Amino acid sequence: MSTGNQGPISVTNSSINHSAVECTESLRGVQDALYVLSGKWKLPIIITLTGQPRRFKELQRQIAGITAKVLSKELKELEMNEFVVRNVYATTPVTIEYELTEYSQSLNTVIEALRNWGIQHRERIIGQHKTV
Amino acid sequence: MSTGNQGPISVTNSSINHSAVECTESLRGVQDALYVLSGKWKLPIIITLTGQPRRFKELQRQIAGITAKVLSKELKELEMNEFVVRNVYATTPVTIEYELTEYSQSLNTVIEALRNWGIQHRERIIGQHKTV
DNA sequence: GTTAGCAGTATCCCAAAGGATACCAGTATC
DNA sequence: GATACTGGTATCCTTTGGGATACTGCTAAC
Repeated sequence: MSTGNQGPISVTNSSINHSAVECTESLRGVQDALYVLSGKWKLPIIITLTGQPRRFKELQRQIAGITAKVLSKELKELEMNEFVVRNVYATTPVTIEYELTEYSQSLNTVIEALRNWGIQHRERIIGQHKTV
Repeated sequence: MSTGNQGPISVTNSSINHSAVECTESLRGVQDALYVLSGKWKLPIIITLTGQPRRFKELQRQIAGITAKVLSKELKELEMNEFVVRNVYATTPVTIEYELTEYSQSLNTVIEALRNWGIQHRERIIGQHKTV
């Protein structure tokens, strides 16, 4: 698939999911979702694009530490997954703007879930270290 | 933190989150959550442990393709994050069982969210390829 | 005409993730 | 007494992700 996710990992567990097929589909679904958000810079790029479109160099300036090579690669992946569109305007010289798609909004619920769980988890783990 | 997640990436976007602090905390939360599920084998291990505890070699046999080294490392990370406990039984020779914790259940909602989104996404992307 | 900005690409390099293989001490079986 | 199983560890190797740096063709400003 165009997300670049690899072939299936086989784990057979018929006790929670009712069939091996369902189990495999679930696993693949979770792994696909994790895959599209993987990498150090996907989230920072999405956050930076939230609200307003940005040009390439603008993005690079906003996101401290990212190199042009990596930004370029990540933007292509985000485009492939239809989170971002690349708009070319025929100004001289051409202006290129990256913009979040409507579809990218569909990530919101999963990002919210990750966020809430992550914040809670950090507190839990750090809290325990303090008591030791 | 014990998840091994790295230092913060700075992205300042005051337009969606109301303060830079909130934005950073959200980003870190999401990245922490992604981090604890990262790696090729975490999910397969969790799935295999769902329902029944398993011994080390049992796990290795169930999860096709994982090596002892990687299984051992992943189990340690899962233990650190309190998803798994390692039980040692004083049989001769000792029996060691890995078991999901109650806390690991807290992942269920986020895994569900990832799963649903992931399955939907795969259909969307593959569907488009067919029409081309 | 030199400098600076744009939107990247190309090349080289390094560290981390993960695979392959060998090995260990202890016990139980044939 | 050789073989096999347990719960791993150690070593070596390849692949991947990502950083650093240089460069490109084009245009606008000084």
